[in-house]
Amino acid sequence: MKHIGRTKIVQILTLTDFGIEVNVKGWVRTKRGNKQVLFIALNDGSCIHNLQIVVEPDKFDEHLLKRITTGASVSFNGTLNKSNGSGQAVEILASEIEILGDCDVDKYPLQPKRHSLEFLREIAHLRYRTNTFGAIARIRHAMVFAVHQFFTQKGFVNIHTPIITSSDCEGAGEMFHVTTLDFNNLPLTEDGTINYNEDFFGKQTNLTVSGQLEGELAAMAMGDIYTFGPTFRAENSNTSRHLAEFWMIEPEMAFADLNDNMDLAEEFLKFLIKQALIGCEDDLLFLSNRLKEEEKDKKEEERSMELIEKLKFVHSNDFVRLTYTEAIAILKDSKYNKNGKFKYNITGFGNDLQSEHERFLVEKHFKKPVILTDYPKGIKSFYMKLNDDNETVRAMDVLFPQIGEIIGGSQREENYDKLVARMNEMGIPSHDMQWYLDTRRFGTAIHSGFGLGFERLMLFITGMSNIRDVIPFPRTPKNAAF
RNA sequence: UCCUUAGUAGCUCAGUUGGUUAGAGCGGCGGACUGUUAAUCCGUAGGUCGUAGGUUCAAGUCCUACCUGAGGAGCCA
Repeated sequence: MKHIGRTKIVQILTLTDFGIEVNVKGWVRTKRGNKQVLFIALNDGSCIHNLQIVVEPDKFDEHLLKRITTGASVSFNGTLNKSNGSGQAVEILASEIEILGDCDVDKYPLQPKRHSLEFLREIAHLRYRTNTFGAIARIRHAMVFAVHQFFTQKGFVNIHTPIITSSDCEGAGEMFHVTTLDFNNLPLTEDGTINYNEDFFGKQTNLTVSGQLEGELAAMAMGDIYTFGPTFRAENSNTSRHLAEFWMIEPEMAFADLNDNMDLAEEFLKFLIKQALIGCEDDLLFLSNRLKEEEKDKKEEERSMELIEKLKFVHSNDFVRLTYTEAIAILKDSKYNKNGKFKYNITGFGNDLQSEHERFLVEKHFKKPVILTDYPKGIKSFYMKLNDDNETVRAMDVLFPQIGEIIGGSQREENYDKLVARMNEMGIPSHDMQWYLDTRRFGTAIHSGFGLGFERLMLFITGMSNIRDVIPFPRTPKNAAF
């Protein structure tokens, strides 16, 4: 086969200098045709679109053409032609064909037909080869890039916080233990408990559930920082919006209060949405059509807003900001509450908000994203700044339609004595956390930050409904395949 | 973890009050067709009905347990 440098399909589709010789490599999606002409739809992952390869069967060995099956990887040399068909502008008339990797159609699970997302989840190692998961992968990359772009433009410093941590009081759920001890021969202390002095780090260690505490340390020197790393929660959560391993973005700003925090969160989310709209048009359009197809049997009122329209709407409208106390008042006075439509009735201050309440506020009452602030101290973490009322803390949750809590954050308690008092109140061992308390001991300053669940952002951007479909290899209870 | 629901061909599903030999569409394979777009048309192969027990003359269908998926709840990002 004559050597011609490979051109990616995304590039080929923009070319207009017909007649030139090109080489393309990719995976076959479909093959159809007759004795006179064959059409091959080729995809190389560079974009959602396939390239049409035209093959004149009499010019090639019959056995070679037989090996061009769905899933096979193939290299084509050929001329760039203006397409006669209506589905595409350009196509390649093949002059040379090389099969790079055969694909046994009897064993290859992907067929040239629609597959359910549940089935594709079982073959997650191959699902990138579908339009849907290819689109999601490209959008995910665009969003990763946009996160770094946003913070870089604003002068934030990226901090790599530890993945293995010895603190067990980050207040964010069950942790995975990290150890090199032999489970069949555990070293014990005199009183029969496990002797962690003999473990790798000489103490009990876990996978991180949040980079926030270390992020605060960095912010108290660098000013504005952000983390973007893997996060692990050993909760037995089986829902469409929880993962045991997920990616979280946690900015932390010195000299910033809760209003600055809310401003940053809103600006950040809108920037990400804008970048998706600008850079991922084709993929979003594909996902939008996929969603429409999926919902076509639903009743009008049950259908979700068209994907791109939804992104534009959130981008161009201010988020509603209100306090927990105001939210409770709205919920308490709502017809829903009075007619007993909530499973959990709202009676007044102190009620924890359930999913149904958050959803009511976002999807029914305001019909746009809502930032709830100033929750009762009893239902929030120890490090959140206590308000003067001594009852509420400067917490904020950003609530999105369908997804619920996409961001959780707060202004931090910067006063040493108040922080220690809160830790004692909530049973957090402050003597193990002197490193954290030192920031309040030496040159303390007000500061604020939040955590954005990256996969929850991906749910919103892609319109997918299960979080297991927006991360390549989902880790959930009883599932760590691939 | 709890509640609800489902598991039948490679995939998506139908299968009536328990009753003879378990069906369809798509996909595969074979054939037809001079430009197709998830091509079309004709033909064809393909099944331990999630697993293990139980009830019954008889179980895909009823009962029990377990496994797995989905939706919802809690926890949260």
